[in-house]
Amino acid sequence: MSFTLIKQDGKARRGVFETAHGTIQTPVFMNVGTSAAIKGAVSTLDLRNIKCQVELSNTYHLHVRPGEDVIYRLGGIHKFFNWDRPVLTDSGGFQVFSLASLRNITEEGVTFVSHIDGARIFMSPEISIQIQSKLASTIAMAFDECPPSVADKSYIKPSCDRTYRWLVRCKKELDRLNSLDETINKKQMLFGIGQGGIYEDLRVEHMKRITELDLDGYALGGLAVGETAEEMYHIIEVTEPYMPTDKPRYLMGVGTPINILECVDRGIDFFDCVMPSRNARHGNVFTSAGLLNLNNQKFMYDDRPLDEECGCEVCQNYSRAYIRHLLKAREMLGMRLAVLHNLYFYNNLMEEIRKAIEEGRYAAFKKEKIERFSKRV
RNA sequence: GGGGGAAUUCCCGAGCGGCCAAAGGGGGCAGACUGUAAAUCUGUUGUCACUGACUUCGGUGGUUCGAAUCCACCUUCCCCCA
Repeated sequence: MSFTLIKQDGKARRGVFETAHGTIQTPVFMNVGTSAAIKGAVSTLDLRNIKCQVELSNTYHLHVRPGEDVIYRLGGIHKFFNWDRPVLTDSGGFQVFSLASLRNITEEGVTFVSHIDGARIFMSPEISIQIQSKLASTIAMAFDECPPSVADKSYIKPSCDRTYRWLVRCKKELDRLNSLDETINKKQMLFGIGQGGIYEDLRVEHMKRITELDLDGYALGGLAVGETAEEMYHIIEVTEPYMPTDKPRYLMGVGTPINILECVDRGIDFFDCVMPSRNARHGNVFTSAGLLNLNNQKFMYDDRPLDEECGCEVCQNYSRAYIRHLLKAREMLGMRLAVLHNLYFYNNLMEEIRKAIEEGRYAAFKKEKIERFSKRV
């Protein structure tokens, strides 16, 4: 298991990451299926068609239901949802942010009030890792706190320090579990998460500290949670020099196609985002000619595909007018078709990005794409 | 044939003398969405010369300083009795 950099173009990196569940070509976009399902009725049977390499699921949500013991007894998440390629599980750290009104943080861990039934749920670094070990994902994420980026430095600093201590605990616990016989996947990898809000010094310091731990990959967390895109880009530029070149770099939760183009150019290898699936469900489609809002009246009689340059199955077979109708009529097929297209768009974009880096023309590629993606159809 | 009830802005539906261009849904239109409490949320939805004016609550006429709201007649629809 290793990361190999096969080409660099500026800061943009073209890599290959070997995992227990196959090879990941980077830069890569991971397709978010929080509860072991991509919202919009997209199954793992669809994933190959949309060029998905890595599926991402969530520790907190799978812990709440069905519970990690169910998935463990059924042979782990790969068997459970029928996908033999890489799966990354997020640790529940993001829920410390997104469920902020329902949780309480201490040094030991975080107590959540379940958003399902109000039950108390305690999650610590050890517990998050134990759950992820039972889920047997390919890559486990460290349990961190994702603070709002607008938070004060006086809040971020101690939060970062605690997230570091949590990371040390995560690593220790995963090493222990990986050595046990009863684990389904003894080669589970761990990615650490750098925090620090929008403060350059905190970001650099935190990244320096976590890279001493020799983890399988390094993530940037706590971005795209309130700050501007420019601030985010700046933080990546400042932090990137301190990220190991021989390990994958994962920018968590980002982002728009333009964000991805910009961040690849700043040395990021892994991305994930709910945007393609969520926006698709809401009728917003990404195309090679820019953003398209299918709800708009102007598409009522439009018999063209969502994206005239797209090679996805949806675009080969269905019109804007039809999918618009399905969404307006609240037929779940509408969401499914729109989500399939958007995810294909993202995964295909990553493929094009890889090719552009390989051919040493990333700068021009990025410029042209951003120009097109900035438009509205 | 006799008795009773109802007609409201695109639809349903509240209002029952001034605070009503008219609640609330739905639908329409537009926007948002970044490690998914999101098939969600926000705005808007009579017209215009738009911090004001004008037209609107089945129709016509009336009462009143003032009517979607009260009265008379007409039209249409619904229910009950023959």
